[in-house]
Amino acid sequence: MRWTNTFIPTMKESPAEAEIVSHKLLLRAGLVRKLTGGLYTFLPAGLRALKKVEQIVREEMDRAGALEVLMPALQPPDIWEKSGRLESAQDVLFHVKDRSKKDWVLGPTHEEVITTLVAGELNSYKQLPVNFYQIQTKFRDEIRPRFGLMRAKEFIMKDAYSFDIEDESSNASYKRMYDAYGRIFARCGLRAFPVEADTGVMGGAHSHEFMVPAETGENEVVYSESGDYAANIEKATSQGPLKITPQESCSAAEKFETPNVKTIDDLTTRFDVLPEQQIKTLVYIADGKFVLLLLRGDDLLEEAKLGSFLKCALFRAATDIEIYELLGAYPGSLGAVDINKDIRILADNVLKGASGMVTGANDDGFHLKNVDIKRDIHIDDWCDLRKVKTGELCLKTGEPLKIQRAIEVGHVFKLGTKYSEALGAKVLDERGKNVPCIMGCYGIGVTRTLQAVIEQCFDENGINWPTSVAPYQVCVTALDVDEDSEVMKLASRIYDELGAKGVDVILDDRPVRPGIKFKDSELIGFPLRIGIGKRSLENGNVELKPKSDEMILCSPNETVDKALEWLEANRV
RNA sequence: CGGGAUGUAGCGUAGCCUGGUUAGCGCGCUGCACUGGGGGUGCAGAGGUCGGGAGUUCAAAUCUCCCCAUCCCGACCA
Repeated sequence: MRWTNTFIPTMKESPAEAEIVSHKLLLRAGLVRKLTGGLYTFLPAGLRALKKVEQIVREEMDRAGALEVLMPALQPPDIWEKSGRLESAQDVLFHVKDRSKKDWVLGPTHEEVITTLVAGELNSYKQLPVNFYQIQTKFRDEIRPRFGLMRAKEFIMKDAYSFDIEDESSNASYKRMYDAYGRIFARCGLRAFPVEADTGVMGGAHSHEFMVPAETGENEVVYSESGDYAANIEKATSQGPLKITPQESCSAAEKFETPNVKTIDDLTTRFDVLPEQQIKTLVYIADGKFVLLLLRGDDLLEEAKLGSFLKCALFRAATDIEIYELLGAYPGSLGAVDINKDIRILADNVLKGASGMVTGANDDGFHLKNVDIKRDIHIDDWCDLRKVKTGELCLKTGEPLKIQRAIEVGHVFKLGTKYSEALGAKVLDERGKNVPCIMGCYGIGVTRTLQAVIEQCFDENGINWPTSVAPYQVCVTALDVDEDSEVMKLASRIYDELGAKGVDVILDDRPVRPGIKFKDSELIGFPLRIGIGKRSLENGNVELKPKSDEMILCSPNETVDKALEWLEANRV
């Protein structure tokens, strides 16, 4: 491609809307343009990079034995009704109406569609295992689209669905995808690593997320230095807090006045009650019923753990007014001692055996001290609700845990039979018995992966594309664009020869000053620039300038070979 | 959904508080000249519903109200 025949609108300054470096570079390098919040147009160079990521994904999925299909984005709501997700996924579902006012949904993912397909087409265990995948546009009504392609209303995802007759082969299908994901991200030049993850609204038993470490990521990953443990913070566990919960025997609980105390911190500073000596009481509504959650004062609730324990996707914190109507007090003075109502009470494991604790008295401006959790509170269930903190010790290895922000680029789930049962994806097994398929599902955010590459690979001048996903691997920068000049003749020849060798190459034939060409090629981030100008040519030299390495000089005739050599040595 | 901030040319912004010429500047864009290996210089241009609507006023980018959009934070406070 000649630069003058394509469209790469680079910018010197970045639009104010872009906050993170990858978003700025996407815009500045002329790869995408925003239509409106969460919706982007891919421009020619951006589309090339996107297609390269897609192609890597496709090759590795094919290699892992998955079969490519393409399913509709527009879907009938009744299959969502059947799976139960019309309700549980309501927050992200886009609805549209047709001319007869019938309701449709735009697919945020395709479990329902693929399971319906399998229900209709597969009847025998002999047809299993099978894994279908597609690369398709998904629609999600995000609360807050942000960071360009990272969290968009519409995005491209690779989704795969495996169907197996029994657990063992289902695990093998899972493993095959897990391994394929490692190869995919490596080929994209990404440092991504798998972590144990919560399954969320997808349901299912077991899952891993593939994470790219980045301070701008929306997830937090808990890991041990040795790498033997890594989990999403939504799921992560530890040996417990570093400060010990008081467990000495104590006298009867006693009410005391705490005017205007609203927070854990107030109690600590004004009444000298350490946070680890307090019981924090939260009120949630899950499936329409109140639940009280007890945590130690210095702990935070991890909502995903609550959802996972209750097996409930729809829950929320109660409002102050709901809480007042329930307990007769506002947040700040809540407690679970002597509750005479039929409310389920969950307590975090850390509170086991706690005594001498302080908690709200359900009377504004009053708290209770000397609370013994076993003696004074009726706990329905003990469970893990707290968010792990940095420095706590790993259950598995005993090492201090660290926390790192990360971008989730892939997620693999063991789904079990949730969808196959709901949508009738059953086959006859060896004994002639009708059994639901055991499913797995496997997603990769393709557009997000593309941006994650940029977020991880850049310098002060622009993007540092890995050769595998760069829009063009090589930019031939001609510093004299007169078609009859020696410089341009040589540039054209090298460009043609590289193209003939299958290299993605662009010829910068713009009649602009050299500085602009150099800056642009570094901003867009072509891995290798071949600079051809009169000045170096007079000395018999052509310049090979890898984006992130020192310049190499060579003679015009060896340029193509040297470039091929460099590309080979820098294959990802 | 709650809170905060911001909307002025394609992009980045000044002006707004304290109402009053023709709304200024940088980048980009067009033309010409010079220049010609790191976003060059000069001259001449084009480009603005000052987010939208309503109001106050002799007069509104500027003050008031409503709406819209964008960005940030939060939705974990007990």
